[in-house]
Order: sequence, then C-alpha cells, then structure tokens
Amino acid sequence: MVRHGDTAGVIVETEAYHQSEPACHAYVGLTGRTRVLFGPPGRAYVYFSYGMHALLNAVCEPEGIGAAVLIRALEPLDGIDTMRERRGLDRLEDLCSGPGKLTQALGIGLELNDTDLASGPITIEPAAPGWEDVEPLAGTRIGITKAPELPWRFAAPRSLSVSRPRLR
DNA sequence: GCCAGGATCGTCT
DNA sequence: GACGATCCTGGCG
Repeated sequence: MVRHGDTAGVIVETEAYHQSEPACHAYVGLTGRTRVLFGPPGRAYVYFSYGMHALLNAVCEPEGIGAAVLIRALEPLDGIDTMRERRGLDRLEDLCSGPGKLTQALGIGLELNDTDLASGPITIEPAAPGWEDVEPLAGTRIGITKAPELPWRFAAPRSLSVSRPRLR
C-alpha cells in the first residue's frame, strides 16, 4: 500500500518501465528529468504529465539503470473523506482509479520527486490485511504509443478501483 | 457504452 | 515548437 499523511490506499494497478524500451523516459538516457530514474532504488519519481497531473513512480533497479514502476491505481483505505474533498467526488471507485487521480487524492505533488519511499513523506508499505496472496493479472500498458505490445501492466483481479479497461 | 476534444506546461529537439 | 506514462465533459445511441 501507499501512504501519504493521513491518506493511504492499497496498490491495485501498476506498470513497469525500463530504459531498454522506448516508452520509458529513461530510454533517452541521462537528462535533467531522468536523473532520478537512474538514481538509487526506493525513491519516488514524480513527474508532470499533460501539463496538469503529477504521476507517481517507484524507482527500481540499482543506481545507474533507469527503471521504475508507475503506480496506476489504489483502492482507498485511510483518509477517504480527505480524498473526497481533494477530488471533489463522492464515488469510492473514482477516487484513485488512475495515476493522476491517486496523486490528487493523496496530495502528492512534484515537490516530492526524489524523496525516499522507505522514510517518507510518501511511504510504500507491505500488503494490507487480506491482500497478501492476491495474484495480479498482466496486460499491455495504457496511454503509450511506443512499445505498446509489452505485457507490463499488472492489476488486482476484481478490484473496482482499477483504471479502464479492466484486465481479466 | 464509445468517441472526440480541450485544458495546460515541462522537457527536449 | 512538438509532444505526451491524463482526466473530464459532452454528444450520440
């Protein structure tokens, strides 16, 4: 699960990105923007998408290799009233069912880029009770034009908080 | 249910 | 100067 302040949710959807394929920002090599991707693992890579959304990634692989996991959806767990206020929405399954939605619901902005996901302010924690043995489904990634064939999207089956289209 | 269009701006060419 | 790892709304059926 992911926690920031009083808000937290269970990770139900992710996508993997790696410097070896062109959909990954790190594909172009080390630049000002991709510096964090090539840094040590366990840090947050938060970047600005489409001029209006912050997207949260967990940096993976040893320092020197550019790779990360995009957090695409959460099932809301704590601070749901706060999430509703930030999102201006009521329906539980709409609060965090997309990478831009969940950063808004959790109050995660660009200022948290390159922060440590073990010590916070954003923390990634072990699976919540009842989620330990969930086996994710795999499918192709969403919203990209390069390397669309790679089955690097993963989602929890049956969760209503997964972004569309649902995997099955 | 599906599709098209607009908002909006950092990053790299 | 072009291009997105997006979201929301409105039209149509």
